[in-house]
Amino acid sequence: MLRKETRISRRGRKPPEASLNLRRKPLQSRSEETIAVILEASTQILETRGLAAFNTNAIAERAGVSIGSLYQYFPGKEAILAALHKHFEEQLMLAVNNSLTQSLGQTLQLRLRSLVGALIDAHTRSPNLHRILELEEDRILHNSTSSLDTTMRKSVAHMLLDAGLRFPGISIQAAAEDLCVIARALIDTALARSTGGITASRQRRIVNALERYAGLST
Amino acid sequence: MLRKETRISRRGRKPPEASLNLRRKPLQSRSEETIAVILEASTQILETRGLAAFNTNAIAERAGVSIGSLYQYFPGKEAILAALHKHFEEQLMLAVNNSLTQSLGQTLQLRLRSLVGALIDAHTRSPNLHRILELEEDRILHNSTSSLDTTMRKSVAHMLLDAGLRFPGISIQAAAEDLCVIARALIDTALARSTGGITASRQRRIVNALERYAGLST
Amino acid sequence: MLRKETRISRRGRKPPEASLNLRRKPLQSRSEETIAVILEASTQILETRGLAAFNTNAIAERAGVSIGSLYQYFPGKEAILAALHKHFEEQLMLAVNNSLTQSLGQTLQLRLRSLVGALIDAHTRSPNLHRILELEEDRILHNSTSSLDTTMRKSVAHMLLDAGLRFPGISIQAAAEDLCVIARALIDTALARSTGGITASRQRRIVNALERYAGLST
Amino acid sequence: MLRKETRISRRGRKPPEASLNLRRKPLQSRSEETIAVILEASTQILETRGLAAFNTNAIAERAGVSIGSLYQYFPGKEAILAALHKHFEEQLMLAVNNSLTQSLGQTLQLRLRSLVGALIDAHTRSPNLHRILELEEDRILHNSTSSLDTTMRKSVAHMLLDAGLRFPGISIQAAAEDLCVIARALIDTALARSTGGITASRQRRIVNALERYAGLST
DNA sequence: CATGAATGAGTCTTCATTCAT
DNA sequence: TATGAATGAAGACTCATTCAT
Repeated sequence: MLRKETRISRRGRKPPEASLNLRRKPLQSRSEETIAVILEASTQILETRGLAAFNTNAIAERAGVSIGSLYQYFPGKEAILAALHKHFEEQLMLAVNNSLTQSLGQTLQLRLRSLVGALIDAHTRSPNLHRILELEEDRILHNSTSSLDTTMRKSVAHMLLDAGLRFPGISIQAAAEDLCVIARALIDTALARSTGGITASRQRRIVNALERYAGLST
Repeated sequence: MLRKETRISRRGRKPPEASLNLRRKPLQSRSEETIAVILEASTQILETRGLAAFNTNAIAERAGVSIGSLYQYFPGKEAILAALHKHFEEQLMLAVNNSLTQSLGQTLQLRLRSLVGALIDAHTRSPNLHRILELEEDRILHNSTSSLDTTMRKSVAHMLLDAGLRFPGISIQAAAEDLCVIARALIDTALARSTGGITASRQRRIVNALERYAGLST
Repeated sequence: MLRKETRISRRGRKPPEASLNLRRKPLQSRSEETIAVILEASTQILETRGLAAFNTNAIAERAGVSIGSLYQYFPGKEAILAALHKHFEEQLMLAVNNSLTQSLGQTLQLRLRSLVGALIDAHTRSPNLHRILELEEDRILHNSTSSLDTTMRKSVAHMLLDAGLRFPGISIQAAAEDLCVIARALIDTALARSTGGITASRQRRIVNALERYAGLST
Repeated sequence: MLRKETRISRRGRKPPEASLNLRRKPLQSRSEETIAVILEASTQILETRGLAAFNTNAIAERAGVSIGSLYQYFPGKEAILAALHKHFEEQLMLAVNNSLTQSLGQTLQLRLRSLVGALIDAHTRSPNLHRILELEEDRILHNSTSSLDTTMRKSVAHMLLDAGLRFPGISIQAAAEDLCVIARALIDTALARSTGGITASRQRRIVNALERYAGLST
């Protein structure tokens, strides 16, 4: 019989491979579910307990999977963060595109209102997570650039052009960027102020601010 | 025989007893200097390597003091974070107050320009640190509230009142708050975009955004 | 709610029950091939990446079989090591026997030359593997004894006797053993020194050393 | 009071720094003792239980120090292996040099006898450790070259020259190298065969083999 | 039989904190 | 007071092995 100690093993640390991609692509539906619960658990932990509590053991426990399963699919917590980042960028882009597409042909006021509504919806479910992902963005995409910002800015610029707006001394691109930044900041602040969602009046206030920036307020 | 059981004594972690106040008042200038280098080292680490690298051993090493000395003056790393937070709030408040006081009687445009300049100055030195402190704010002041926001909003509201501005459907307080949030977000973005400071044109763009919000743009 | 306690079942490690024999006899050629690829993959890993990288998952992957299949044929990694050990002993014994049989009746010099050639051939393909197997030999055959050494020593002793050699103060058995040890060590060293095989001159040097030991050098 | 979870921490794996040098040089005598017990414990574990049982937890436990202390001084187990390697190379070189110096002027037979005695002494205390270190040598000195071999070969070549020996068709350097390899292998084998040291007759047998190689046997 | 998802004990390593000197 | 060696809980990650499909 073999004694435990005679086992030959080498359990060194992860060699600096450090890819953020999935380690194994799910071949069975079980795998996809596992990945999903891991991401969901990660979201919950980041949202409710912050970066400091975001560790692989806690994630696995909350997800109800073993720590080994987590590492089957993600090379480390950074990769989970990256996956969340990607996921929420996609969500956000989808929401923005939907809003802008559906409001085509309407007045700028209405379009802004719709856009703000879409953004609020997208951020309401996990505002803290979004703040964390934003802070860690540099670390997460340590070279590549966020496609969200670019895309969203372009769409908004298009909307401003459609409305025939001009910003003296500032390019449409810049104005669109500012508009996005302002919207994001006001929504963030509103979410931080009150638990349980943004009231209609607060939402109106945000839209109002954007209208002022766009020169639409009477 | 190797086992030296007597060398191992009970030195567990500090049971969760903690205050964020300094452990001893710096009565001698020696102490003050030690505190200063610790805070400076902390700032550098947070600014250049982020929260992840922010640990007491690293701080002590960078500061050139022993880890024992660090704990002489701070009960833990949270306390250092709190001290940094306090410090930068004070800096910011001072800057804002100075700006607003010195610009008393001038046009709102000029006052805004001055204010933005002051804020940029205050954030330029360590933008990352500020973002981190903001994210961790809830954790740092786990019950108390930030006095900065309140004070600053009041001052800005005062400025708006002085200028005779009215915001239909929104209180002056709310408008002041939005103005502050917008200024902060635009400055943050500008700092994130470019290493090495904000250009004059970018600064004009920020002021312009605030003027638009305030309804001052022609 | 995420916790899926039911997904976690009791799947601890195998309680230390183990045999090093194959689990099922390869009755079909399919099985034989699977075993062969597993052993080949193991050889490659040990040879190129060492004991540290020798783990069942890596072996299965490199072999292109599932981890489940691996355990179908081997009760554990120790068993693979044992199989490799057995395989290479057989190879070596075969080579030695062939050499000695074919050189029957020739001069001792020629026979030594032939023997060294055979040994070099046998070791050249995976020198590192052989070194590892030798180091782990005690662990692999934790009670039984290696038959190779015994057999080879006997054959060599026979060869020495045939040549009419005598070693003052040392038994023929002992001299044969020393000769084997010396050959093995010199070949090992030569292989370690140069990648890509042993040159003819180096081979001559090895034979020369054995001749000196045997008292054949002029 | 701070909740544990709010602690900010980043416990990533060791960045690929991977130096094998000591992390901190001992300033107090306590440190030196700690390093010594760690190395002693490591030696014992490798000697009695092999590479597989060589893990940092076991080392720390056997040494009677905390795992943290181990990592204060060594960046990982590789570094401990490297330290052991260095230590035993130094020991061996010292032994060889002493032997050769003290036997200056004596006959080659006597000098060989003395040298073999010194080598046996050096290897007797931890023969398994030495075999392991040799196997891992490539991994330990992943670029640099072992100074022992070079030095020892030079010294032995010198001894052969002093004795006026010539090896037809082989350089003195090569002969010295072979002599060293042979001595090492025979000693290793002798140690492996019997627990509890090498008998005088076995030692004579080893010396005899070297004499044969050197052409000294009548 | 083959597959590969899942498991979790075992290892490696860090870092907040204490305390002897 | 200052120092820095020591501690060990906590967290990251691997890999031998099992078993449902």
